[in-house]
Amino acid sequence: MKIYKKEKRQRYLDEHSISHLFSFPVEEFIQVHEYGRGEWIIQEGMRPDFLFYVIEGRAKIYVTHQNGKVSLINFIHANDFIGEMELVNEVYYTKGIQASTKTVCFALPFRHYRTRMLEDATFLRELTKFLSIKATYMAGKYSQSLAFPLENRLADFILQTADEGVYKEKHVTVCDFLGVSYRHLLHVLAQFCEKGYLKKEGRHYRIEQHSPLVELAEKLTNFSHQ
Amino acid sequence: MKIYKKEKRQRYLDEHSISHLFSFPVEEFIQVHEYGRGEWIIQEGMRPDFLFYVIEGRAKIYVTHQNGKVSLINFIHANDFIGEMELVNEVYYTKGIQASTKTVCFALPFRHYRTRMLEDATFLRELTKFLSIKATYMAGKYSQSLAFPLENRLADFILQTADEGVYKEKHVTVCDFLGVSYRHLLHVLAQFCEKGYLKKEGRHYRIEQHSPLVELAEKLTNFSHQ
DNA sequence: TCAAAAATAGGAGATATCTCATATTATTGT
DNA sequence: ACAATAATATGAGATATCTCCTATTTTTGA
Repeated sequence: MKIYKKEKRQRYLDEHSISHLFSFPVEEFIQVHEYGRGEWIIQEGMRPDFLFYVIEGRAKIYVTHQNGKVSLINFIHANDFIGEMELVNEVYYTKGIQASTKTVCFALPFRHYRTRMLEDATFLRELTKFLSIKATYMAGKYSQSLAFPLENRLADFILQTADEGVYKEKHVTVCDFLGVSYRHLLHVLAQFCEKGYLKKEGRHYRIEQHSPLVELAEKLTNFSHQ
Repeated sequence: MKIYKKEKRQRYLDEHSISHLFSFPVEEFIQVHEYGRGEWIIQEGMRPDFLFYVIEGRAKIYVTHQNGKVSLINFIHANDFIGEMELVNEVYYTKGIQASTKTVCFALPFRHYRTRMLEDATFLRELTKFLSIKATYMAGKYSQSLAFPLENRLADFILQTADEGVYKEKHVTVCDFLGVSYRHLLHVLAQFCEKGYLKKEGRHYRIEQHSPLVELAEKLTNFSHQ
Protein backbone atom coordinates (compact mmCIF):
# COMPACT_ATOMS: atom_id res chain seq x y z
CA MET A 1 0.00 0.00 0.00
CA LYS A 2 1.28 3.44 -0.91
CA ILE A 3 0.25 6.71 0.64
CA TYR A 4 0.36 9.65 -1.71
CA LYS A 5 2.00 12.77 -0.29
CA LYS A 6 2.36 16.42 -1.15
CA GLU A 7 1.58 17.29 -4.77
CA LYS A 8 0.29 13.86 -5.74
CA ARG A 9 -2.08 13.83 -2.79
CA GLN A 10 -3.21 17.36 -3.53
CA ARG A 11 -3.77 16.58 -7.18
CA TYR A 12 -6.09 13.71 -6.27
CA LEU A 13 -7.96 15.80 -3.76
CA ASP A 14 -8.46 18.52 -6.34
CA GLU A 15 -9.41 16.29 -9.24
CA HIS A 16 -11.77 14.10 -7.22
CA SER A 17 -13.23 16.46 -4.72
CA ILE A 18 -15.64 14.89 -2.24
CA SER A 19 -16.52 18.10 -0.51
CA HIS A 20 -20.11 17.78 -1.73
CA LEU A 21 -20.49 14.72 0.50
CA PHE A 22 -19.93 16.75 3.64
CA SER A 23 -21.00 20.06 5.02
CA PHE A 24 -17.73 20.56 6.85
CA PRO A 25 -14.18 20.84 5.49
CA VAL A 26 -12.76 17.39 5.23
CA GLU A 27 -9.50 17.71 3.30
CA GLU A 28 -7.08 18.28 6.11
CA PHE A 29 -6.75 14.74 7.45
CA ILE A 30 -7.63 12.78 4.34
CA GLN A 31 -5.01 10.30 3.29
CA VAL A 32 -4.80 9.06 -0.26
CA HIS A 33 -4.07 5.33 -0.38
CA GLU A 34 -3.14 3.20 -3.33
CA TYR A 35 -3.56 -0.56 -3.16
CA GLY A 36 -2.13 -2.97 -5.69
CA ARG A 37 -4.02 -5.76 -7.36
CA GLY A 38 -4.62 -8.54 -4.86
CA GLU A 39 -3.78 -6.39 -1.85
CA TRP A 40 -6.16 -6.35 1.09
CA ILE A 41 -7.67 -2.96 1.84
CA ILE A 42 -9.31 -4.36 4.94
CA GLN A 43 -8.53 -7.74 6.42
CA GLU A 44 -11.38 -9.95 7.46
CA GLY A 45 -12.08 -9.63 11.14
CA MET A 46 -9.92 -6.52 11.67
CA ARG A 47 -11.72 -3.27 12.27
CA PRO A 48 -10.41 -0.50 10.03
CA ASP A 49 -9.34 2.91 11.29
CA PHE A 50 -10.64 4.76 8.27
CA LEU A 51 -13.74 5.36 6.30
CA PHE A 52 -12.67 4.82 2.70
CA TYR A 53 -14.13 6.38 -0.39
CA VAL A 54 -13.08 4.70 -3.61
CA ILE A 55 -11.72 7.03 -6.30
CA GLU A 56 -10.59 4.53 -8.90
CA GLY A 57 -10.22 0.80 -9.28
CA ARG A 58 -12.29 -2.20 -8.29
CA ALA A 59 -12.36 -4.36 -5.20
CA LYS A 60 -14.21 -7.34 -3.79
CA ILE A 61 -15.91 -8.00 -0.48
CA TYR A 62 -15.22 -11.46 0.85
CA VAL A 63 -16.33 -13.47 3.81
CA THR A 64 -14.95 -16.82 4.90
CA HIS A 65 -17.25 -19.46 6.34
CA GLN A 66 -16.38 -22.10 8.87
CA ASN A 67 -16.69 -24.83 6.28
CA GLY A 68 -13.90 -23.16 4.35
CA LYS A 69 -16.13 -21.81 1.64
CA VAL A 70 -15.47 -18.27 0.64
CA SER A 71 -18.26 -16.02 -0.53
CA LEU A 72 -17.62 -13.09 -2.77
CA ILE A 73 -20.38 -10.90 -1.46
CA ASN A 74 -20.10 -7.99 -3.81
CA PHE A 75 -17.93 -5.85 -6.02
CA ILE A 76 -16.85 -2.35 -5.07
CA HIS A 77 -16.32 0.41 -7.60
CA ALA A 78 -15.46 4.09 -7.75
CA ASN A 79 -17.67 6.26 -5.51
CA ASP A 80 -18.42 3.45 -3.07
CA PHE A 81 -17.75 3.65 0.63
CA ILE A 82 -15.71 1.07 2.50
CA GLY A 83 -15.77 0.79 6.27
CA GLU A 84 -19.14 2.50 6.64
CA MET A 85 -20.46 -0.44 8.65
CA GLU A 86 -17.73 0.00 11.20
CA LEU A 87 -18.36 3.74 11.32
CA VAL A 88 -21.97 3.25 12.27
CA ASN A 89 -21.92 0.02 14.26
CA GLU A 90 -19.96 -0.60 17.42
CA VAL A 91 -20.30 -4.31 16.91
CA TYR A 92 -19.68 -5.65 13.46
CA TYR A 93 -17.82 -8.55 11.96
CA THR A 94 -15.54 -6.89 9.45
CA LYS A 95 -15.48 -8.50 6.04
CA GLY A 96 -12.36 -8.73 3.94
CA ILE A 97 -11.90 -6.27 1.10
CA GLN A 98 -9.42 -7.05 -1.63
CA ALA A 99 -8.40 -4.82 -4.51
CA SER A 100 -8.88 -6.55 -7.83
CA THR A 101 -7.15 -3.80 -9.78
CA LYS A 102 -4.95 -0.95 -8.67
CA THR A 103 -7.28 0.95 -6.38
CA VAL A 104 -7.02 4.49 -5.09
CA CYS A 105 -9.13 5.53 -2.10
CA PHE A 106 -9.50 8.50 0.13
CA ALA A 107 -9.04 7.37 3.71
CA LEU A 108 -10.79 9.47 6.38
CA PRO A 109 -9.44 8.68 9.84
CA PHE A 110 -12.23 7.82 12.27
CA ARG A 111 -10.37 9.47 15.11
CA HIS A 112 -10.58 12.84 13.40
CA TYR A 113 -13.90 12.66 11.66
CA ARG A 114 -16.13 10.10 13.27
CA THR A 115 -18.02 12.43 15.54
CA ARG A 116 -18.50 15.11 12.96
CA MET A 117 -19.55 12.63 10.29
CA LEU A 118 -22.21 11.16 12.53
CA GLU A 119 -23.64 14.64 13.08
CA ASP A 120 -23.54 15.84 9.51
CA ALA A 121 -26.86 15.55 7.70
CA THR A 122 -25.32 15.97 4.27
CA PHE A 123 -22.97 13.06 4.78
CA LEU A 124 -25.57 10.91 6.52
CA ARG A 125 -27.99 11.46 3.67
CA GLU A 126 -25.40 10.23 1.19
CA LEU A 127 -24.58 7.30 3.38
CA THR A 128 -28.23 6.44 3.83
CA LYS A 129 -28.70 6.37 0.09
CA PHE A 130 -25.64 4.22 -0.34
CA LEU A 131 -26.75 1.80 2.35
CA SER A 132 -30.29 1.57 1.11
CA ILE A 133 -29.04 0.62 -2.33
CA LYS A 134 -26.70 -1.89 -0.78
CA ALA A 135 -29.43 -3.43 1.37
CA THR A 136 -31.80 -3.60 -1.58
CA TYR A 137 -29.15 -5.14 -3.75
CA MET A 138 -28.31 -7.79 -1.20
CA ALA A 139 -31.96 -8.58 -0.61
CA GLY A 140 -32.38 -8.97 -4.35
CA LYS A 141 -29.40 -11.23 -4.71
CA TYR A 142 -30.52 -13.27 -1.76
CA SER A 143 -33.99 -13.91 -3.00
CA GLN A 144 -32.74 -14.59 -6.51
CA SER A 145 -30.18 -17.05 -5.32
CA LEU A 146 -32.91 -19.05 -3.67
CA ALA A 147 -35.49 -18.77 -6.38
CA PHE A 148 -33.46 -19.45 -9.51
CA PRO A 149 -30.94 -21.99 -10.73
CA LEU A 150 -27.48 -21.03 -11.89
CA GLU A 151 -28.59 -20.90 -15.50
CA ASN A 152 -30.54 -17.70 -14.91
CA ARG A 153 -28.08 -16.02 -12.60
CA LEU A 154 -25.16 -16.81 -14.85
CA ALA A 155 -26.93 -15.46 -17.93
CA ASP A 156 -27.51 -12.23 -16.04
CA PHE A 157 -23.92 -12.09 -14.88
CA ILE A 158 -22.56 -12.74 -18.37
CA LEU A 159 -24.65 -9.96 -19.85
CA GLN A 160 -23.62 -7.58 -17.10
CA THR A 161 -19.92 -8.22 -17.36
CA ALA A 162 -19.40 -9.01 -21.05
CA ASP A 163 -17.11 -6.58 -22.80
CA GLU A 164 -17.98 -5.98 -26.46
CA GLY A 165 -19.78 -9.29 -26.71
CA VAL A 166 -17.03 -11.26 -25.02
CA TYR A 167 -17.29 -12.75 -21.55
CA LYS A 168 -13.91 -13.08 -19.88
CA GLU A 169 -14.38 -13.28 -16.12
CA LYS A 170 -12.28 -15.70 -14.14
CA HIS A 171 -14.17 -18.85 -13.31
CA VAL A 172 -12.84 -18.99 -9.77
CA THR A 173 -14.12 -15.53 -8.99
CA VAL A 174 -17.49 -16.23 -10.52
CA CYS A 175 -17.86 -19.40 -8.48
CA ASP A 176 -17.40 -17.47 -5.27
CA PHE A 177 -19.73 -14.76 -6.46
CA LEU A 178 -22.55 -16.96 -7.67
CA GLY A 179 -21.95 -19.45 -4.90
CA VAL A 180 -21.59 -22.58 -6.99
CA SER A 181 -18.84 -25.11 -7.46
CA TYR A 182 -16.26 -24.69 -10.15
CA ARG A 183 -17.40 -27.91 -11.67
CA HIS A 184 -20.97 -26.84 -11.97
CA LEU A 185 -20.11 -23.46 -13.42
CA LEU A 186 -18.15 -25.16 -16.20
CA HIS A 187 -21.04 -27.50 -16.75
CA VAL A 188 -23.55 -24.72 -17.29
CA LEU A 189 -21.12 -22.76 -19.46
CA ALA A 190 -20.67 -25.89 -21.56
CA GLN A 191 -24.46 -26.12 -21.88
CA PHE A 192 -24.62 -22.53 -23.10
CA CYS A 193 -22.02 -23.40 -25.73
CA GLU A 194 -23.86 -26.55 -26.76
CA LYS A 195 -27.04 -24.56 -27.22
CA GLY A 196 -25.11 -22.06 -29.27
CA TYR A 197 -25.58 -19.09 -26.94
CA LEU A 198 -21.84 -18.81 -26.39
CA LYS A 199 -18.79 -19.84 -28.33
CA LYS A 200 -15.62 -20.69 -26.55
CA GLU A 201 -12.58 -18.82 -27.81
CA GLY A 202 -9.52 -19.90 -25.87
CA ARG A 203 -10.30 -18.84 -22.30
CA HIS A 204 -13.01 -16.43 -23.29
CA TYR A 205 -16.57 -16.87 -24.44
CA ARG A 206 -18.12 -14.93 -27.26
CA ILE A 207 -21.85 -14.24 -27.06
CA GLU A 208 -23.32 -15.74 -30.20
CA GLN A 209 -27.01 -15.44 -29.37
CA HIS A 210 -28.02 -12.52 -27.24
CA SER A 211 -31.73 -13.00 -26.89
CA PRO A 212 -31.93 -16.41 -25.17
CA LEU A 213 -29.50 -15.12 -22.56
CA VAL A 214 -31.59 -12.00 -22.09
CA GLU A 215 -34.63 -14.19 -21.67
CA LEU A 216 -32.93 -16.25 -18.99
CA ALA A 217 -31.69 -13.15 -17.19
CA GLU A 218 -35.02 -11.39 -17.34
CA LYS A 219 -36.62 -14.10 -15.28
CA LEU A 220 -34.64 -12.80 -12.32
CA THR A 221 -36.31 -9.43 -12.33
CA ASN A 222 -39.53 -9.04 -10.50
CA PHE A 223 -42.47 -7.12 -11.77
CA SER A 224 -40.82 -3.74 -11.47
CA HIS A 225 -42.31 -2.58 -14.69
CA GLN A 226 -45.98 -2.97 -14.00
CA MET B 1 -56.82 -1.08 8.48
CA LYS B 2 -57.93 1.15 11.33
CA ILE B 3 -56.69 4.61 12.08
CA TYR B 4 -56.68 5.49 15.74
CA LYS B 5 -58.10 8.90 16.55
CA LYS B 6 -58.25 11.27 19.49
CA GLU B 7 -57.52 9.69 22.84
CA LYS B 8 -56.44 6.33 21.50
CA ARG B 9 -54.02 7.99 19.10
CA GLN B 10 -52.71 10.25 21.82
CA ARG B 11 -52.27 7.36 24.21
CA TYR B 12 -50.10 5.52 21.71
CA LEU B 13 -48.06 8.61 20.95
CA ASP B 14 -47.46 9.13 24.65
CA GLU B 15 -46.70 5.55 25.54
CA HIS B 16 -44.42 4.92 22.59
CA SER B 17 -42.78 8.23 22.04
CA ILE B 18 -40.44 8.36 19.08
CA SER B 19 -39.32 11.92 19.66
CA HIS B 20 -35.80 10.70 20.36
CA LEU B 21 -35.53 9.63 16.71
CA PHE B 22 -35.94 13.19 15.49
CA SER B 23 -34.64 16.59 16.41
CA PHE B 24 -37.84 18.28 15.30
CA PRO B 25 -41.39 17.88 16.62
CA VAL B 26 -43.02 15.09 14.75
CA GLU B 27 -46.28 14.35 16.54
CA GLU B 28 -48.61 16.67 14.70
CA PHE B 29 -49.12 14.72 11.49
CA ILE B 30 -48.41 11.21 12.72
CA GLN B 31 -51.20 8.77 12.09
CA VAL B 32 -51.52 5.62 14.13
CA HIS B 33 -52.48 2.65 11.96
CA GLU B 34 -53.58 -0.78 13.01
CA TYR B 35 -53.38 -3.68 10.56
CA GLY B 36 -54.98 -7.03 11.12
CA ARG B 37 -53.30 -10.37 10.71
CA GLY B 38 -52.78 -11.05 7.00
CA GLU B 39 -53.46 -7.47 5.96
CA TRP B 40 -51.03 -5.79 3.59
CA ILE B 41 -49.33 -2.73 5.05
CA ILE B 42 -47.70 -2.03 1.72
CA GLN B 43 -48.65 -3.73 -1.50
CA GLU B 44 -45.90 -5.00 -3.73
CA GLY B 45 -45.12 -2.52 -6.46
CA MET B 46 -47.10 0.38 -4.91
CA ARG B 47 -45.08 3.19 -3.43
CA PRO B 48 -46.29 4.09 0.05
CA ASP B 49 -47.14 7.60 1.16
CA PHE B 50 -45.78 7.13 4.65
CA LEU B 51 -42.71 6.23 6.52
CA PHE B 52 -43.87 3.65 9.05
CA TYR B 53 -42.39 2.88 12.41
CA VAL B 54 -43.60 -0.35 13.94
CA ILE B 55 -44.86 -0.09 17.52
CA GLU B 56 -46.19 -3.58 18.07
CA GLY B 57 -46.76 -6.72 16.09
CA ARG B 58 -44.86 -8.60 13.43
CA ALA B 59 -44.87 -8.44 9.67
CA LYS B 60 -43.15 -10.01 6.69
CA ILE B 61 -41.43 -8.59 3.63
CA TYR B 62 -42.29 -10.47 0.47
CA VAL B 63 -41.23 -10.28 -3.12
CA THR B 64 -42.78 -12.18 -6.01
CA HIS B 65 -40.60 -13.48 -8.82
CA GLN B 66 -41.55 -13.92 -12.43
CA ASN B 67 -41.45 -17.68 -12.07
CA GLY B 68 -44.17 -17.43 -9.48
CA LYS B 69 -41.92 -18.16 -6.55
CA VAL B 70 -42.41 -15.97 -3.56
CA SER B 71 -39.51 -15.08 -1.29
CA LEU B 72 -40.05 -14.09 2.29
CA ILE B 73 -37.14 -11.73 2.54
CA ASN B 74 -37.31 -10.87 6.18
CA PHE B 75 -39.40 -10.42 9.28
CA ILE B 76 -40.25 -7.03 10.71
CA HIS B 77 -40.68 -6.36 14.40
CA ALA B 78 -41.32 -3.51 16.78
CA ASN B 79 -38.96 -0.55 16.30
CA ASP B 80 -38.32 -1.31 12.65
CA PHE B 81 -38.91 1.16 9.87
CA ILE B 82 -41.05 0.40 6.85
CA GLY B 83 -40.93 2.48 3.69
CA GLU B 84 -37.47 3.87 4.39
CA MET B 85 -36.26 2.71 0.98
CA GLU B 86 -38.92 4.77 -0.70
CA LEU B 87 -38.10 7.74 1.48
CA VAL B 88 -34.50 7.76 0.35
CA ASN B 89 -34.69 6.43 -3.19
CA GLU B 90 -36.63 7.99 -6.03
CA VAL B 91 -36.50 4.73 -7.92
CA TYR B 92 -37.25 1.60 -6.00
CA TYR B 93 -39.32 -1.49 -6.55
CA THR B 94 -41.55 -1.59 -3.49
CA LYS B 95 -41.76 -4.95 -1.80
CA GLY B 96 -44.91 -6.26 -0.22
CA ILE B 97 -45.30 -6.04 3.54
CA GLN B 98 -47.87 -8.18 5.28
CA ALA B 99 -48.82 -8.13 8.92
CA SER B 100 -48.50 -11.56 10.48
CA THR B 101 -50.10 -10.48 13.74
CA LYS B 102 -52.11 -7.45 14.65
CA THR B 103 -49.64 -4.67 13.96
CA VAL B 104 -49.68 -1.07 15.10
CA CYS B 105 -47.46 1.47 13.34
CA PHE B 106 -46.87 5.15 13.40
CA ALA B 107 -47.31 6.48 9.89
CA LEU B 108 -45.42 9.67 9.03
CA PRO B 109 -46.74 11.25 5.83
CA PHE B 110 -43.97 11.90 3.35
CA ARG B 111 -45.67 15.04 2.15
CA HIS B 112 -45.29 16.63 5.56
CA TYR B 113 -42.03 15.24 6.75
CA ARG B 114 -39.92 14.07 3.86
CA THR B 115 -37.85 17.21 3.45
CA ARG B 116 -37.26 17.70 7.13
CA MET B 117 -36.41 14.04 7.71
CA LEU B 118 -33.78 14.11 5.00
CA GLU B 119 -32.17 17.10 6.68
CA ASP B 120 -32.26 15.85 10.22
CA ALA B 121 -28.99 14.33 11.40
CA THR B 122 -30.57 12.65 14.41
CA PHE B 123 -33.07 10.82 12.27
CA LEU B 124 -30.57 10.05 9.52
CA ARG B 125 -28.18 8.57 12.06
CA GLU B 126 -30.89 6.24 13.31
CA LEU B 127 -31.83 5.32 9.80
CA THR B 128 -28.23 4.71 8.84
CA LYS B 129 -27.83 2.34 11.74
CA PHE B 130 -31.03 0.54 10.83
CA LEU B 131 -30.00 0.24 7.19
CA SER B 132 -26.50 -0.90 7.95
CA ILE B 133 -27.87 -3.70 10.12
CA LYS B 134 -30.32 -4.60 7.40
CA ALA B 135 -27.63 -4.65 4.70
CA THR B 136 -25.34 -6.73 6.88
CA TYR B 137 -28.11 -9.13 7.69
CA MET B 138 -29.06 -9.58 4.06
CA ALA B 139 -25.44 -10.06 3.04
CA GLY B 140 -25.10 -12.69 5.73
CA LYS B 141 -28.20 -14.51 4.69
CA TYR B 142 -27.16 -14.36 1.08
CA SER B 143 -23.75 -15.83 1.60
CA GLN B 144 -25.11 -18.45 3.98
CA SER B 145 -27.79 -19.51 1.57
CA LEU B 146 -25.15 -20.24 -1.02
CA ALA B 147 -22.60 -21.82 1.23
CA PHE B 148 -24.71 -24.18 3.30
CA PRO B 149 -27.40 -26.77 2.74
CA LEU B 150 -30.82 -26.52 4.32
CA GLU B 151 -29.76 -28.72 7.21
CA ASN B 152 -27.62 -25.96 8.68
CA ARG B 153 -29.92 -23.08 7.97
CA LEU B 154 -32.93 -24.94 9.30
CA ALA B 155 -31.14 -25.87 12.50
CA ASP B 156 -30.35 -22.21 13.02
CA PHE B 157 -33.91 -21.18 12.28
CA ILE B 158 -35.35 -23.77 14.64
CA LEU B 159 -33.13 -22.63 17.48
CA GLN B 160 -33.98 -19.00 16.83
CA THR B 161 -37.71 -19.47 16.72
CA ALA B 162 -38.32 -22.33 19.12
CA ASP B 163 -40.50 -21.39 22.07
CA GLU B 164 -39.67 -23.23 25.27
CA GLY B 165 -38.05 -26.06 23.38
CA VAL B 166 -40.89 -26.43 20.90
CA TYR B 167 -40.66 -25.47 17.26
CA LYS B 168 -44.02 -24.50 15.82
CA GLU B 169 -43.52 -22.36 12.74
CA LYS B 170 -45.72 -22.89 9.74
CA HIS B 171 -44.03 -24.96 7.09
CA VAL B 172 -45.30 -22.80 4.26
CA THR B 173 -43.79 -19.66 5.75
CA VAL B 174 -40.51 -21.35 6.46
CA CYS B 175 -40.28 -22.60 2.87
CA ASP B 176 -40.58 -19.09 1.56
CA PHE B 177 -38.11 -17.83 4.11
CA LEU B 178 -35.44 -20.44 3.63
CA GLY B 179 -36.13 -20.65 -0.06
CA VAL B 180 -36.71 -24.37 -0.34
CA SER B 181 -39.59 -26.49 -1.48
CA TYR B 182 -42.20 -27.68 0.94
CA ARG B 183 -41.27 -31.21 0.11
CA HIS B 184 -37.65 -30.75 0.93
CA LEU B 185 -38.33 -28.95 4.17
CA LEU B 186 -40.41 -31.87 5.38
CA HIS B 187 -37.72 -34.23 4.29
CA VAL B 188 -35.04 -32.54 6.36
CA LEU B 189 -37.38 -32.20 9.34
CA ALA B 190 -38.04 -35.93 9.07
CA GLN B 191 -34.29 -36.53 9.08
CA PHE B 192 -33.94 -34.47 12.25
CA CYS B 193 -36.62 -36.64 13.82
CA GLU B 194 -34.98 -39.86 12.65
CA LYS B 195 -31.70 -38.76 14.17
CA GLY B 196 -33.52 -37.95 17.39
CA TYR B 197 -32.85 -34.23 17.38
CA LEU B 198 -36.54 -33.45 17.19
CA LYS B 199 -39.68 -35.29 18.15
CA LYS B 200 -42.86 -34.65 16.31
CA GLU B 201 -45.83 -33.84 18.52
CA GLY B 202 -48.89 -33.26 16.39
CA ARG B 203 -48.01 -30.31 14.27
CA HIS B 204 -45.18 -29.20 16.46
CA TYR B 205 -41.66 -30.44 16.99
CA ARG B 206 -40.04 -30.77 20.37
CA ILE B 207 -36.30 -30.30 20.56
CA GLU B 208 -34.95 -33.50 22.07
CA GLN B 209 -31.25 -32.96 21.51
CA HIS B 210 -30.04 -29.42 21.63
CA SER B 211 -26.36 -29.78 20.96
CA PRO B 212 -26.33 -31.38 17.51
CA LEU B 213 -28.64 -28.63 16.33
CA VAL B 214 -26.37 -26.01 17.82
CA GLU B 215 -23.45 -27.63 16.06
CA LEU B 216 -25.22 -27.48 12.72
CA ALA B 217 -26.25 -23.88 13.28
CA GLU B 218 -22.81 -22.79 14.41
CA LYS B 219 -21.35 -23.72 11.08
CA LEU B 220 -23.21 -20.76 9.62
CA THR B 221 -21.35 -18.22 11.69
CA ASN B 222 -18.07 -16.98 10.40
CA PHE B 223 -15.04 -16.46 12.54
CA SER B 224 -16.50 -13.51 14.39
CA HIS B 225 -15.00 -14.62 17.64
CA GLN B 226 -11.33 -14.70 16.83
C1' DT C 1 14.10 -18.22 -15.13
C1' DC C 2 12.16 -21.90 -12.93
C1' DA C 3 9.60 -24.10 -9.39
C1' DA C 4 5.39 -23.42 -6.93
C1' DA C 5 0.83 -21.94 -6.92
C1' DA C 6 -3.36 -20.83 -9.18
C1' DA C 7 -6.52 -21.48 -12.79
C1' DT C 8 -8.59 -24.26 -16.29
C1' DA C 9 -10.71 -28.60 -17.82
C1' DG C 10 -13.46 -32.56 -17.61
C1' DG C 11 -15.08 -37.62 -15.82
C1' DA C 12 -17.93 -40.16 -12.51
C1' DG C 13 -20.71 -40.84 -8.84
C1' DA C 14 -23.15 -38.85 -4.74
C1' DT C 15 -26.49 -35.80 -2.65
C1' DA C 16 -29.45 -31.83 -2.13
C1' DT C 17 -33.30 -30.11 -3.84
C1' DC C 18 -37.30 -29.77 -7.05
C1' DT C 19 -41.61 -31.06 -9.43
C1' DC C 20 -45.70 -33.34 -9.71
C1' DA C 21 -49.32 -36.10 -8.03
C1' DT C 22 -52.47 -37.38 -4.51
C1' DA C 23 -54.71 -37.53 0.38
C1' DT C 24 -55.83 -35.85 4.59
C1' DT C 25 -56.51 -32.38 7.97
C1' DA C 26 -57.00 -27.54 9.67
C1' DT C 27 -58.67 -22.88 9.05
C1' DT C 28 -61.52 -19.33 7.35
C1' DG C 29 -65.26 -16.62 5.49
C1' DT C 30 -70.01 -16.16 5.04
C1' DA D 1 -72.19 -24.73 10.23
C1' DC D 2 -70.38 -25.82 6.06
C1' DA D 3 -68.12 -25.18 1.80
C1' DA D 4 -63.97 -23.25 0.15
C1' DT D 5 -59.29 -22.51 0.97
C1' DA D 6 -54.94 -23.22 3.04
C1' DA D 7 -51.84 -26.23 5.28
C1' DT D 8 -49.97 -30.72 6.17
C1' DA D 9 -48.20 -35.18 4.60
C1' DT D 10 -45.87 -38.55 1.70
C1' DG D 11 -44.27 -41.21 -2.62
C1' DA D 12 -41.57 -41.36 -6.82
C1' DG D 13 -38.81 -39.72 -10.23
C1' DA D 14 -36.17 -35.76 -12.25
C1' DT D 15 -32.58 -32.31 -12.09
C1' DA D 16 -29.37 -29.05 -10.06
C1' DT D 17 -25.45 -29.03 -7.76
C1' DC D 18 -21.54 -31.01 -5.09
C1' DT D 19 -17.36 -33.78 -4.09
C1' DC D 20 -13.49 -36.03 -5.40
C1' DC D 21 -10.17 -37.15 -8.78
C1' DT D 22 -6.77 -36.33 -12.27
C1' DA D 23 -4.39 -33.68 -15.98
C1' DT D 24 -2.96 -29.60 -18.33
C1' DT D 25 -2.01 -24.81 -18.78
C1' DT D 26 -1.15 -20.19 -17.00
C1' DT D 27 0.49 -17.04 -13.65
C1' DT D 28 3.41 -15.68 -9.98
C1' DG D 29 7.12 -14.98 -6.78
C1' DA D 30 11.86 -15.52 -5.39
